[in-house]
Amino acid sequence: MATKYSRQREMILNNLCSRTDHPTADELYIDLKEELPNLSLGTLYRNLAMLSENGTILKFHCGTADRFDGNNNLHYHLICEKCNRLYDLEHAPLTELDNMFASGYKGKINSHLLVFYGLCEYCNCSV
Amino acid sequence: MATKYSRQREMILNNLCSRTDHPTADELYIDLKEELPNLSLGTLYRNLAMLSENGTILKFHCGTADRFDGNNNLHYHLICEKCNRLYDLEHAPLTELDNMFASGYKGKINSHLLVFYGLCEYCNCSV
DNA sequence: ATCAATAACGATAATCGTTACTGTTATTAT
DNA sequence: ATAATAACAGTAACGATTATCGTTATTGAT
Repeated sequence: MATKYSRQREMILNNLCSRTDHPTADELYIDLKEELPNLSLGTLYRNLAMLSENGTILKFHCGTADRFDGNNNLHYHLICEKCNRLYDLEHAPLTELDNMFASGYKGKINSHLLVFYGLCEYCNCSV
Repeated sequence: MATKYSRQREMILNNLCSRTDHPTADELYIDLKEELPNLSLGTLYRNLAMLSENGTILKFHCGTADRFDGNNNLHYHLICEKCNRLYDLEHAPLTELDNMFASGYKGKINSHLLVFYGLCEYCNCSV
């Protein structure tokens, strides 16, 4: 069960953390193929699952595919309803939301996901 | 392009609106088969897409499948990290969120999705 | 009421993102 | 070095959803 180091996992994480475009697995794969020509798509998915499960990265479902974010600090996103891309929003985290909703609730609240829908600045200008 | 009435669509909507368990397409299908033995899964998906696109119902992606909600009034949900079910939370809608995030943003914000993660009241008690 | 136009249907095949399997390779502790 | 096994590459399988296609049902006009 002990996790072993792998060069592939390190390079996947490095690549994801060096970009801010929240790529899909496939978009990451195309880019990583240049540095790791033998990389298998299964390896990529396996590592993205591992990294998001242990909280190192974030995973979002947009449109048909999942998108990944190497920045796991609490922040919010906008999904553009036109181009389906995922963008960061500049806003302080609303840490109080979890407590607000937890009061009076019999279950347990660990975290929240806040996603806005609309048009990104590029699509908004080209309507 | 004009929408025509269909008995199937009416019964799909009635069934969904009469329950509060946010079923997947497949769960709806199993139930609807009793009243509409000839219902095709394609018809169900086609109508769920039409109804969610025109805002009559809501669609959420949880786990591997989409879940649907016949109550389209703004309200929030909890996804249980143990049983993967989707529950309604009792809390007034935060209509101010869209405006809060829209100020200073160059794109356009139409709506938001706020989902909490944690344990539902049943799983929380049986830990 | 009949008829033409076409939205919607049922049945089924195809799509595609993701996961599982299998034999091989690389990491790690002894 | 060596043994144990996590992780790999390659590929097959899976499953939710979508597309296709010939047929049926709704609708508006005659």
